[in-house]
Amino acid sequence: MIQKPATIKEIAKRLNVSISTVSRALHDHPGIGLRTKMRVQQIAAELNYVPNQAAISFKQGKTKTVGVILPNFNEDFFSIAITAIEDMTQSNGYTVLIGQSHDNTEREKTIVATMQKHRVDGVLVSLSKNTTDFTPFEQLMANGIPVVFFDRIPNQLDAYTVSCDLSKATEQLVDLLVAQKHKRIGFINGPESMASFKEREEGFRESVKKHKLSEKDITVVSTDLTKEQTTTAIKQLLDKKDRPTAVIAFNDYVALEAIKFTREQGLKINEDISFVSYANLPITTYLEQGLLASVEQFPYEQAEKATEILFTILDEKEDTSALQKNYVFQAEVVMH
Amino acid sequence: MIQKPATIKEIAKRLNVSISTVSRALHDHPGIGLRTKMRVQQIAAELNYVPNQAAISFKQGKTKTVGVILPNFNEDFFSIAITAIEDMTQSNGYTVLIGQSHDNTEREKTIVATMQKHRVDGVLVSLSKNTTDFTPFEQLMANGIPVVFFDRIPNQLDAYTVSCDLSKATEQLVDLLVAQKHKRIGFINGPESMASFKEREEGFRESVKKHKLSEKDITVVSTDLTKEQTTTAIKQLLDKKDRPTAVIAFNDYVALEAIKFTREQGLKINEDISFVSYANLPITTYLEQGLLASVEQFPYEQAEKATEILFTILDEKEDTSALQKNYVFQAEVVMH
DNA sequence: CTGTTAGCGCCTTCAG
DNA sequence: CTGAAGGCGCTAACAG
Repeated sequence: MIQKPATIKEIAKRLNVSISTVSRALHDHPGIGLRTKMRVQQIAAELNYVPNQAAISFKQGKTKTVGVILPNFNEDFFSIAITAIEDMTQSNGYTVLIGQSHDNTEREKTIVATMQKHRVDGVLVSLSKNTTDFTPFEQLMANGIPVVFFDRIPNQLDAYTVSCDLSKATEQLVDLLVAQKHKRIGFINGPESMASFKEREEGFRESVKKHKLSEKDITVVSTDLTKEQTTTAIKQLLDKKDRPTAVIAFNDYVALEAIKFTREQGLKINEDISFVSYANLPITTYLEQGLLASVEQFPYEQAEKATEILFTILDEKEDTSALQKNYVFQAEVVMH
Repeated sequence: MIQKPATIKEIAKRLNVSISTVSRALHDHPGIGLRTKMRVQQIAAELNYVPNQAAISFKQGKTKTVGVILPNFNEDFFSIAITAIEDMTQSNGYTVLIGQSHDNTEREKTIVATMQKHRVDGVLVSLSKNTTDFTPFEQLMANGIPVVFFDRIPNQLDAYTVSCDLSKATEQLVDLLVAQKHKRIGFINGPESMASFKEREEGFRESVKKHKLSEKDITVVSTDLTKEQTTTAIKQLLDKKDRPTAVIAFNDYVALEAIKFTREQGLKINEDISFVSYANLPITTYLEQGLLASVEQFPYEQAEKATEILFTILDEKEDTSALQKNYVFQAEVVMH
């Protein structure tokens, strides 16, 4: 038997009291007779009363809802991030409205519009890989909807950001390889549009200089993260006459693909050639001959911090002027 | 400069027309002067007008929002499912409100309550692994919020379900092993509370009978899906004096763990012992010595179908009486 | 073609 | 301690 959800009005009618009394009773308002309060709460329970958040949102101008815009949920890094966000919001009484851009700027725009329509109280974003126009987000902020970016953050926008710096960790990756007597090193970088491209590049260059590696022993190639280009990239490295004995891959997915290809060429992983990479996906630890190390980028922590910042902004009692605008984690090399 | 979002009222004031004119103009209502319509739409654009969904939801009693309750986003199967749901809802103008139960019945209840509060138009659920009390969901349905379960569906509830039958595929798994001359087979099943437990069990029994395998060559153990219990389970199998030469694992995560342990015992995968399992996670194909096969359970398709069913119910023009209540996919064995 | 108005459920100020 | 009433933004029925 389907019935419409109960309202305070109904409860009021049943008890012959006013709706304001009911409202107050349900909120443990001081100055309501204990007796009435009990009666109200009992009937509410009986009728299965659940306050209508849509009405409350409308009335209060707050939806108790946070928007999350990510490239793709179906990628460990981001699904871990979502988990973090949802864990945090759940305990703060907020709910999460999601949208995935699929690394498509147009879709990203549409999603922003949807969030705006729904009047989410704030938005957490990890940008699509080729977003360069930030006006949709500026629009949000102009309308009083705070935005916090994490991991894939905008390079030229005055906004709250949480990110993970890879340059130092990249240096350490090279240090590690050099310490293990590797001299010829290959490097598979990613799309230039991503902020982390430069961090990897710089860290790598820095360490190459530090260790006085010869330029001819260094090969840098790149991939747009598709399997095809990744295969092309690793092929380029393996085809060199002085093949590198170690490869730094853009991330674990790239590394897995590269390792697979390398194995298929009859080379022995960790004998003929070793791999290190970024992301530190749990899954990579199950390989028999896998990565020497991977760089932990703290998806959970980044997302958690971003959410925390958002809540500080939303919590109007807090003073946001003291809030640090750009929070940076340091990535860490994890040995496997 | 932060400003409050514009309302139709403001647009109306600017143009000295009534709010209903504005409302109609914005909705391309027939019978509004082309001139006025244009003027309204122009001002709306100028003021950056975005309709307040909270107000609309309140007024219409429809939130254009779908709730999704899953055990854990951070598990490939479910993150793929979310992707499917979000892809579908996005193109239908709906938004997704998420909640993860972390396989905890209490949290699941809380999430249901939140969804109810938010008056989502419908809910998609994959149950927590030990949910046996379905009253929260019955409550939802009683309040007119349709619920569609998928994959982890309730066993004793008259409700819309989409699932993937594993019994047939489990039989084929055994067929496959027998064809490869395996006689001693170990089977790691999961928690009994899950509907698929029985499907695996039955399929297995069926095939054991079919192939006339001797009972003493068959060993069935189980895990609650924690690493510890999985390790205990595989240990039990390996410790038998006539160790199985093939193992069917509850799913790929269990398999990965079991394979790792087995390797650490000095056994050679695919020589001393082979593994097959369920879920067919992309990741398992990167192992050098990995699974012989895995059972595809179609997370994307299941979630898509569930969403489709939900939309048919929500679309009141459709006749739901013709709707099939329990949709079943057949799982498929995929060779690796 | 356009304006007026009621009301969705709830909170909150103002009166008793 | 409790009641009455206004209003949040929007839609839709009714009236011009």
